[in-house]
Amino acid sequence: MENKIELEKLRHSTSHVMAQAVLELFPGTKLAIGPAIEDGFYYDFNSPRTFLPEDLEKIEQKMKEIVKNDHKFTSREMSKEEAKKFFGERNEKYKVELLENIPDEKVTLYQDGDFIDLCRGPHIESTKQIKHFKLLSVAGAYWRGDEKREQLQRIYGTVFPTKEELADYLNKLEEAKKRDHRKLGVQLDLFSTHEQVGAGLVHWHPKGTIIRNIIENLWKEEHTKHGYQLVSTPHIASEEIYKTSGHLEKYSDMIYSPMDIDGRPFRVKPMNCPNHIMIYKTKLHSYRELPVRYAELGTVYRYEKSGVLHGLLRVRGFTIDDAHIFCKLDQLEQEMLNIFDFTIKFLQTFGFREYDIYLATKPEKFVGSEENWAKAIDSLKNAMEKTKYPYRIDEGGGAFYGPKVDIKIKDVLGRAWQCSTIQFDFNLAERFDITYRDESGKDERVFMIHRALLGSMERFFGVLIEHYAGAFPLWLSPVQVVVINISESQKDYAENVTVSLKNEGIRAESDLSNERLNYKIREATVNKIPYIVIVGDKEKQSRKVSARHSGRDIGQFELNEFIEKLKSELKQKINNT
RNA sequence: GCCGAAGUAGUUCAGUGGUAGAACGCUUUCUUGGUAAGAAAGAGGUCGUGGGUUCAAUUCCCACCUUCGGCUCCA
Repeated sequence: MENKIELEKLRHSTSHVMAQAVLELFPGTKLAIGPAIEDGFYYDFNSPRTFLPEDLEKIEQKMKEIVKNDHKFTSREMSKEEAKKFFGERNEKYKVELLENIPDEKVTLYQDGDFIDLCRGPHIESTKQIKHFKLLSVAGAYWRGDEKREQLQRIYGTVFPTKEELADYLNKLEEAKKRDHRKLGVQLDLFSTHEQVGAGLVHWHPKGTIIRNIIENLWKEEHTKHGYQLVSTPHIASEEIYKTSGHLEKYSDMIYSPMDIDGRPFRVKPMNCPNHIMIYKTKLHSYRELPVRYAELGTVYRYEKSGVLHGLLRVRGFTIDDAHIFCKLDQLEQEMLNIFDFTIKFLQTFGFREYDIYLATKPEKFVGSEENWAKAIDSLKNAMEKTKYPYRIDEGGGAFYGPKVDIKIKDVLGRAWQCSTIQFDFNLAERFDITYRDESGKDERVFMIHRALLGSMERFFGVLIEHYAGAFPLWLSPVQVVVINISESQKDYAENVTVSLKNEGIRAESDLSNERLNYKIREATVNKIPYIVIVGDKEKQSRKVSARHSGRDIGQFELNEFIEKLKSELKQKINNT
């Protein structure tokens, strides 16, 4: 813990030194704020200079000088009014605005060398302690995080107590870059987007589609086992339905413009819930039937601002692994528990074993009764307590229509990704007047849950690519085995082996190209194919195969023996589900 | 949407006010090679799109599209 505080002091002090360097290099620059953040620090500036990537090096050089000069960090207290005058004279309008929002009468200023900044501190003793730092990027950022206010220039950087830690961190960034799903998507021929089609609209290539289909098939199977009924609904709907749901009013920015069909406005669907509700409402439901669970891999289209689009993680057309559960209030807790277990089990299939779980409670603006909110939150909490998984409360972070539990999955690099979400909904049940008939023959309001295990196929695929760095486990690999002949005389045998593997349901390909063995092994390796089968004259004569796995020669096998090996590995994976 | 950067061959990139180049990939030929790149030849580009300046624009200017780093947003 002590270390953490020290680290934060170091980061924060480095941000001061950076600001100091920027002021020296680019006079006229105004200071905004410069906090320590996870993994480093930033400082926001309003500068006549538009910072270029090349400037970062200059700033780093200047920082090194300041560090060398061994300036002590000293603090002094002054009254708020004094401080306002001080910064006012220096034309530091952001500092003055900050001061106006500080309730205390006294404030502290920190100084190192000629540089003085409004700052709560604490700081390290001297700039000399800043040894291992690096400036990373320039970006725009709104003053006070408000998009209506002016945009500042933000410089991000990082700093560590030791050279090794800095090197480790920079390596981690490099590693993350190598795993970038956008890069691997091209390299491994998994997906693409096209300027001619439009931003955020994903094309899944054959190899990506193989993976998607494996996930979808498993998803459907598991949902059937877990008491869900699969449904399928249209991609466009009369605007009417989104008026009823309230989405048109609340989220009009997100929903694409109407198209005219027979003089009626239609919309491309932005969510699946209204359609599932339509199916629910086609008949009367007895309390005995509940919970009713409809699941659909439902493709939706939403207008996302151009600047937020990001590979597969933020797109405009995507398939939600959606389900809606219609139940009674007293079933909420059990349903929640079921969904949570199901989600975790499903995520574990893909090797995600660490989670950040958030339970989001009632926001300021909400629909539904206080009473129902309280009961629903109780059910969520009770269920979460029973799961024994640690979770955090996100106070006021719920949707306006209900509380929710979000599960962020952590990949091998420890990065968290929002995928799964379980949301209660007090809004739609009311608006669509969905009911069930209770024991006494009375119609009662249904409680509705939205949930997605993976979030969307697109986002989950993106996370999955980065998680595995494109080296998918055997059961997900688009190509599981590549069969390589050493020279032309084993072409026939290699083809036979490939066909035998294919007949056993193994995704095998042969590489019979006129290249050397080394070349073909390299090719298969960079394409991250799990098993490489090599057949030369020796294998052809003995009717065996040689195999490679994870970059190593794993010896010779009878063909049947090799097939059994693959099958048992696949079986094991699926049993882990 | 906002601030900034960028868009040249299938991919990764170099380059230029006088209509372009490398590497890998692809095709063909030679090579028949035993565990991460054998050799040669060839094909391949409306230099993101539209407009402007100019004798001449891929290069300069403007707009738009797309991508990237962030911000804001994310039912």
